[in-house]
Formats: sequence, structure tokens, C-alpha cells
Amino acid sequence: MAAGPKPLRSDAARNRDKLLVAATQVFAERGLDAPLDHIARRAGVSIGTLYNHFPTREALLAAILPQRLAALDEISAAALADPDPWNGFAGFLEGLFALQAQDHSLNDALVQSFSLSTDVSQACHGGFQQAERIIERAQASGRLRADFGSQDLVTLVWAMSQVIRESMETAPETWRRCLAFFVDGLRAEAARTALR
Amino acid sequence: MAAGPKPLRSDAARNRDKLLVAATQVFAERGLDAPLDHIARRAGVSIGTLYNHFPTREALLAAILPQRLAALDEISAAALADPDPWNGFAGFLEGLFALQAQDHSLNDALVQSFSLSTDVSQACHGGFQQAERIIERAQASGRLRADFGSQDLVTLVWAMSQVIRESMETAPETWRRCLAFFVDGLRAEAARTALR
DNA sequence: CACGAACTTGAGGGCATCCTCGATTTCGTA
DNA sequence: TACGAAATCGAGGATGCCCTCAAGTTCGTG
Repeated sequence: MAAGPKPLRSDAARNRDKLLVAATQVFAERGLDAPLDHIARRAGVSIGTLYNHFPTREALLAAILPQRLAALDEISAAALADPDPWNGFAGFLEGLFALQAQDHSLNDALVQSFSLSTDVSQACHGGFQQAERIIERAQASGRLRADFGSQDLVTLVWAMSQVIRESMETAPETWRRCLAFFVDGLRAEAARTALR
Repeated sequence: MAAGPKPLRSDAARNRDKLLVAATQVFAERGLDAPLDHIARRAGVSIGTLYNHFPTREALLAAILPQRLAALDEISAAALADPDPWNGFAGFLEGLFALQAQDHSLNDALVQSFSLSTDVSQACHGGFQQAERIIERAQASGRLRADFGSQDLVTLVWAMSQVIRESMETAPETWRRCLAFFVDGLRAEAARTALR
């Protein structure tokens, strides 16, 4: 019934898998701009084969990133399951950026979530879907300042992505420290600056 | 006596000026990675002439950035002149990022301040020289949390640089909003997370 | 004004990446 | 096993940027 696209020949399926593995590694190491022939070489396959399977870079990303972004769902779920809404919120941020810190491709993907292909973009936004609820719950509990919105979370992702890029190699704890300062400014009682 | 390097011929001096003007514009618009031939074209000069005057990209930057970075000194001075040390500190951040927001080249330069040529690097660090004093003064007044160090300022520059890059075109107030959250977390009484 | 030094020019070689396509190999089946 | 469809291969054209250098131009002084 839902046989979907045509079945692949065995060698083709094998190569496709090798490409996905290589792409996952290379993108995680070098970011979303990594040269495609590095990926082909790591997969032990020619550049032409890569293009056979994935006609564009975006197609390759769309085959890889949704799976990687699924980790976001677990983090969101854990945040909502936390009995303390504030701890849930803070833990969500911690988990989100830890994810970005260990995978350059996620770091890039979340930053560019709007300018990427529909598939990837959807996956990113899906990951943020729950964020809205996590934020509202923490605000309802009175611990998170009321003027923090989900757009501010996007901004924070931008900010932290750069901190991660610049510091992961040399001082991998830097982003946690930066986040700690920021989070302290998100507590309801810390709010001083009036924001509309 | 201090005649310095040989005087330039009139046409050469004119071209050099045109190059500096063009480079200032192009780098401000496109960032420090802007293609050099764009600069030559905007200056109405051939790429060879650009290389005659500035054998490397770094040499060109060294001729431009120190002047642009001088604005930092004024901002620092104003911060130290403010009778309220906290307002001085907060105003310094505001001024610093406003500068980054209006000039892509400064944004890039401050981020890469360590990996740039000695000349430029010195200019960047010179701009940060006073920052140490601004921070200490604000801490002595009891308003700035004690665990904020000048390395954290570098981290904040990284963070804000990305916010600026991503949002200046579409929502130019975003960085101010982000900074407001962050600054609220830097007040002494906001400190909750223990940082060593 | 005429001459040599100073300066400018832009075509072209080098490099890294993208992407294509005709020739070749491999697979699965009859 | 032998055949056609499916898949692979990789050389090579295109692009964009870097940088150089031999030939030509301009300046300023004697």
C-alpha cells in the first residue's frame, strides 16, 4: 500500500547508509557548510554517487537533521515532566545548548532554522513547539519573568550558538557560565528593565 | 626627522585614500570577509593597485580599524565619567554593542580580536583596556555581581555579535532587548547561580 | 619636455568548491 | 549465465576568490 518510493538496489541502499553516517559525522564536526566531497570521501563513495542520492545539500540535511533534532523532544518532555516549572525551564535551556554544543550541525541548523528547506525548518520549529508551553508554565508559576517570549528564546539560541562556536575548543565550560548569567536575568524578581 | 616611510606620489596618495574609504564602507556593510576586489572596484582602482598599497587583507584592516575602534575609547571614558558606576557599566555595554550594530567590521573584529594581526588585535584589546576598570568600579559600588570578569565580557561580545548579525536587518531592536535580559542578570542581587 | 622612477593595470595561474554527464560497473532476474 | 536496468565513477566545466607580474601609464624633476 504505502510502498512509497521505489525500493533501492542493495548496493545503492548500502551506499545511501554510508553517506548518511558520514554526513552525520562530518556535519557534526564541521557544521552545515562542510564540503560535500569530504562526506563522499569519508563514505568511501564518489561525489557523483552522493549527488545521485541527494541532489542538493538540503536534501541531505533533510535526511539527517530530523533524527538529530528528535533529541529536542525528549528534552522538552523532561522539562514538562519536572514538577518544578522553573527547574523545567532552566533544564530545558541547559539541555538545548548542551545539544548544540556537542553537534555543530544542530548549532547551525537552529540558527538558520528559517532559511533552511521546509523539511528541516519544520523539524526545528517542531522542537520549539513545546518550548512555548514550557515558558508559559514557568511564567504561570511566577518564577519566570512575564516579558520573556518564545521569540526571545530564538534570540538566545543565536547568542549561545556563537558562544559555543568560539569557545567549545578551548574552554568548553564557557557557554554554561554565560547561560547562568542570562538565566539569572530571567527570574521574575530580577526583572528591572521594562520591556514591552 | 621622523620622516617615516617615503612620501607617496600624488596619484598614489589619492588612490590610497579612495581605497581606505571604499574599504571602510565595504567592510562595514559586508564584514571583514568581504572580497577584496569589491573594494577595489568601489574605489575605482584595479585589484593590483589594492595589493600594491596593502599586500595583505590584514594590512588593509590595520589601516582602517584602529580609527573605527577609537570610538570605543570615548565610550569607555563616558562610562568612567558617569557618577553612577552601575549606569556607567550598563551604558558602556549599550554603547559597545550599538557600535557593533552599526558596523559589521567592528562586529567581526571584536569577535576575532585574538586571531587578527597584531596591530588590529592591539587596537581591540586597547578598547577593552578600560573595561576592566569599568567593571571593577561597578563591582566596588556593590551593584555589579562580583563573579563577572572581563573574560565574561568577551563572551558577551561573542553572544551579542551573533544576535546583531541575525537580527539587524529585520528587527534592529532585538539586540537591545537581549542585552536588557542579560544585564538584569548581572546585578548583584540577581546572582543566584554560584560561579567560581 | 623628456626621462627615469613610481605607480597602475588586468589577464592569468592557483585553489577550493559546486555540480553534471557520458562511460563503466554492478546487481538481480529470467 | 547473460542481459538490461540501476547505480557508480570521476574528469571536467563553472564560479568565486586569492594573489602575481610583465607591460603599459603617469608623475615630477632636471
